[in-house]
Amino acid sequence: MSEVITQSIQDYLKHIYELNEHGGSASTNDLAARLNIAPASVTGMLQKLANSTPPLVLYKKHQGVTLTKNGEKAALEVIRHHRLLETFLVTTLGYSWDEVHGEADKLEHVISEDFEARMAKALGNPTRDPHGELIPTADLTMPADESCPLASLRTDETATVRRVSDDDPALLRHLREIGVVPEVKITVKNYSEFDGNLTIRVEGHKSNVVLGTAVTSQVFVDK
Amino acid sequence: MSEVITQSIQDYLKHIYELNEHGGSASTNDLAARLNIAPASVTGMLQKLANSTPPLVLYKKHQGVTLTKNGEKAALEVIRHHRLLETFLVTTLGYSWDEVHGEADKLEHVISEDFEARMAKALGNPTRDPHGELIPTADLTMPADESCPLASLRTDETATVRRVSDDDPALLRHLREIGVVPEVKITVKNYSEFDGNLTIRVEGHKSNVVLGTAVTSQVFVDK
DNA sequence: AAATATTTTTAGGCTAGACTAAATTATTTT
DNA sequence: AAAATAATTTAGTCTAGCCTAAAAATATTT
Repeated sequence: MSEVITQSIQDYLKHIYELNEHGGSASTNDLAARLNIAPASVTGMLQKLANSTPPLVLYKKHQGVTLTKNGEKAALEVIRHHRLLETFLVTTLGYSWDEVHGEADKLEHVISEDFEARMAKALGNPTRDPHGELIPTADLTMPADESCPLASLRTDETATVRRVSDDDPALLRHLREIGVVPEVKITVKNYSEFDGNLTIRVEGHKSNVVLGTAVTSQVFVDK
Repeated sequence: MSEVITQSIQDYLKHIYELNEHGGSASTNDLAARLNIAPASVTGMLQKLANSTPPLVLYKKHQGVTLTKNGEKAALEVIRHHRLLETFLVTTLGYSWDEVHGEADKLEHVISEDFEARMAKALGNPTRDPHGELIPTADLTMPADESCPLASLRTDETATVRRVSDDDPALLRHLREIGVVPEVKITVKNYSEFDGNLTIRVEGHKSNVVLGTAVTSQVFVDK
């Protein structure tokens, strides 16, 4: 009864999951943009996913899409693969954190459950990937994430960097250079009302850096 | 001008290469059997590959198929991926030699050239995979193979095991158990005219083993 | 050499997953 | 609230890669 979850379906589910994390339901257009697929094609796939047995998404015309429990499990499986792979590539093959994303995007659909288990074991069952993003557990639940955007901090607040968005390799290289990486402590020295810029002191670095919201909205911290 | 080499085309080329190694040109039927695809579908694909620019195969109706230089390069690329992956899985993730084949079959189509290069480096540029099969070089040439089937040896001949066929996991487990693995020395104690059985002494093992041609034709040695 | 069997090819079809163009629905502005 | 704009869906196509059934070519047996 249960239909095959193809690579392309896995991609849809993964991106729906990520869009659902932020706002409520994912819009056809946002999904299309992320997947690099025409909106009309996305509509077609969403109809298919909603009508499959069991349904993988909840979809009402013109009202966006969310995952069902089944869809969420499938999404978390892919995300677990992805984040374990990123960790594995960094520790085993010497990739740097800005190079792993594309490779993991391809491998995540292909590795077996055995491969997944062996990686997890070899890495000591890590809970976060190299960007600090939480890795879903083996039983496919996503640990709670307490962190908030660096952009939400104000003058004199201190926090620990937890994770950074891995979308943009150039941003990742920049963050590495200025030392803004997971588990590092930072202090906000100044907040600018006008442009939202934050002046930051990074633990172990002598000079402060000024970061715009394009950066501070992509870095997440625990106070 | 040059068309995309899909996963499925890679599989065709890889199997054509392997069939070409033995007899001359590969037959539609043999290819179909290896690929688990209907013969009619194979014909269609061969026509496509022969008419692509550049052509990847030489194909004349009813006369089987061989690879062009371009086709051979593409095949060797896939085979290099496969064999490096098998080696990598064994040394890095503790797979045993009978478990790696399926996983490598999926990954071989997906890894980047960067991934290939990193594996090769991490493994010290190996020349053979865990089954002793030769790994094509980085510039895509296949090293010469001097080995001959164990089945061709006769009483009192001594040889070194070079490689074993990796098609059958059960056979691999059996060979490992009796110690018939690459680089081990063996001596033929007896040859039976009637059934082709060979009685073998394996270096470091006290008792002899008797092997039928189903086994000895899959093991390759250097005299 | 004819008859039979095997292999291969042709012809026509199907599905997944994409596309474009046009139609519809929702949202925003005036 | 009408008009304009934006987002979404429908309708109709396309391609890759497979399938089956039937026809044709080749190989083998008698």
